[in-house]
Amino acid sequence: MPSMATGDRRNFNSNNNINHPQFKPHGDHKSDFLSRRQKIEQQRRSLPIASVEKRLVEEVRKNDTLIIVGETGSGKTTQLPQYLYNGGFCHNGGIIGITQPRRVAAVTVAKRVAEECDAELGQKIGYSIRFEDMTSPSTKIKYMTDGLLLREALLDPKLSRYSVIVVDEAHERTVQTDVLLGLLKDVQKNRSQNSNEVRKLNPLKLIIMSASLDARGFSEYFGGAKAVHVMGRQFPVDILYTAQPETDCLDAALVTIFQIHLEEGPGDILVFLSGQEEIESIEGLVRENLKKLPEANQKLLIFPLFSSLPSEKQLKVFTPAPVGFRKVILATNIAETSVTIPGVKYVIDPGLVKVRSYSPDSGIESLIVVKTSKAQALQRSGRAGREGPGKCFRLYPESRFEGLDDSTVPEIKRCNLSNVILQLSALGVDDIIGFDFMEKPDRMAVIRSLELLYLLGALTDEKKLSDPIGQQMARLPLEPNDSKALILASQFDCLEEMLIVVSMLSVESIFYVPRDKLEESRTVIKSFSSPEGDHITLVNVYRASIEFLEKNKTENGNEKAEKNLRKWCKDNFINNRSLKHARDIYNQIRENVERMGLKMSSCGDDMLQLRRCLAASYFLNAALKQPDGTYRVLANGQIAEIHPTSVVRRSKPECVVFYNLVQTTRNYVRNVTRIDYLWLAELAPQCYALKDD
DNA sequence: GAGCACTGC
Repeated sequence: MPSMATGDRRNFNSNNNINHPQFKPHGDHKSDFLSRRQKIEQQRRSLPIASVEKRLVEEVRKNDTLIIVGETGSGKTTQLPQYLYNGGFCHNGGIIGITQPRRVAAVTVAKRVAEECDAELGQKIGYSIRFEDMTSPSTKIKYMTDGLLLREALLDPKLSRYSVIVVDEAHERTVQTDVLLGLLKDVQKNRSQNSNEVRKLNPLKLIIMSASLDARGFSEYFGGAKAVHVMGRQFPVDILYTAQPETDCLDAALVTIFQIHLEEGPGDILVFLSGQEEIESIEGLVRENLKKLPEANQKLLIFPLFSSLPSEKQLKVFTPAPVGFRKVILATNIAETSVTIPGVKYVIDPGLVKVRSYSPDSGIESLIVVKTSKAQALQRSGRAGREGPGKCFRLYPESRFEGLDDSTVPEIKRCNLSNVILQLSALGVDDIIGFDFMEKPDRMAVIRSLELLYLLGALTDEKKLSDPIGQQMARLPLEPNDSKALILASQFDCLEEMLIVVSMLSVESIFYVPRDKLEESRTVIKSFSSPEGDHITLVNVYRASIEFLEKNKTENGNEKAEKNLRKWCKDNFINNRSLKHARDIYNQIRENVERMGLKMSSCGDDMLQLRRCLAASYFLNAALKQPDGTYRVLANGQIAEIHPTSVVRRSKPECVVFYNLVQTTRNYVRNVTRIDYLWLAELAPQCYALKDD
């Protein structure tokens, strides 16, 4: 362990070539005397994008597709839609849609723009995200998630309500963005060709906004579309590199934290780490070393931040440090784009990130730590320059930066594609291999996903969407296998229970156990567990929470009941946020299946029905115990163990179905339920026909 | 007997 007290330190080389553009700070003290409206107007006019308003509107008028490259702080997301509205792009009754990869962004930006326009949110300016529609017939500027626009396209394939669609943050290249880009390209072509339709549609104006410096990829994809650059506004960030490569990243991060704390001026420190485990161990180390310092130097507050952290703990990072104190935030990638923490002046970037990888051959998902891309390193360092000049300490030599990939591999090249294919089939795209993706997904991954959809009955022999199964599956906002499970559940008379199962499985980690309460948690969690498996255990948790909530509502009213539920969750080591999310999903899906005409039914406590239905639905995830106690996945021969958190880990049933297979230190199947081997041949003959001996 | 970046419908 490093001995902080003895002055272990790192030498950093500064290089200002890779600096951010320098601009003057935008604080204006005169504005204290102005009204809020005047202030807003003044801020709007001072944005870098304001000087090119006329030109941008003109370019959109002249070009059906335009690429806008705008760096952080340019104001493109809030201003451009307003310019277009004022420029008359809604005159023919069409509306302006702006897509965002994240829900919070859609909501906060819409609120801001409504304020700027002095409009009530949901009227002229609105937003629409899953579970929440804040739009009305009078909405002209609509912010939404890109996933939601894809869903809308299922109902209105020409997106006829829209005169302009702006795809924001396109450089992030999420699966949804990539699918959307392909779809929009198609829609645009169709809308300008089909002039003989009864109601002629105006051509669709398309604007792709990206923060990456490389607009060429987008421009080429859209047939040489014009690209314009808009200045950003960021404070300068000094980039510093270590002189030598680091062998131990955690140690280097630790040393750098203290180096900044002891030698640099006021300002909080943001450290990018790969995951919860790393964060928790470095948290301990910082605390330990802090105690060794003279008391005057101990004024450092530590805040962990990762997505599965309960929200009340997450919110703590936003409280400013008391005078004389410095905050150090130990965060995952969540702090890269999703969460912006005020007060950060120093960023420590070890240059690593944990990413999901997916092997189409084995169907195994794993999380691996890889080097960041250049774009990602730039994004991270930018977090130091939001409120004033900052410094970014990269824990690797400058020569290594040059060797990094320019940008992160688009998600579509490293994920399971069955949902993408199902959605596109529902949009009438039958030839997935030939679909004009900006970046083609792996051919093998496409074939595997087609096979899966075929085995689930969603696709016909001709690779067309089947009716009604495929149609119904495409309408549900779930993974294809989960949608199929619901459709079958209505035949197995356990739809109610399966709704709970898929809702609970759709959210991240229902249980949250702090490190120091491991023992205590075991007995508590055990009270929910079913010997038959994890699926039924999840049903028990959900039912218990609903029962608690309903009982409390009648006794104490809604508000008090929600508060009591939070306490109940804490006592039972359940993540309240995840449970709430599961409840939202449950309600949404329930409405969906009812509207689809599926027969609502409950098996009560007859969980045999539910287990049979699980076998019939997740037959590709069936595994058989081997003599050595490991399990063999019947469909592909993969060997795995039951995850230690599973309730059937000890009882080791002969035959199981599982929800997912993940690779960590070993191959593990998670969310496992005991089934009867003979059910497979009976319920999934397309896969497990019995041999005629 | 282990440990799961982040989104989205």
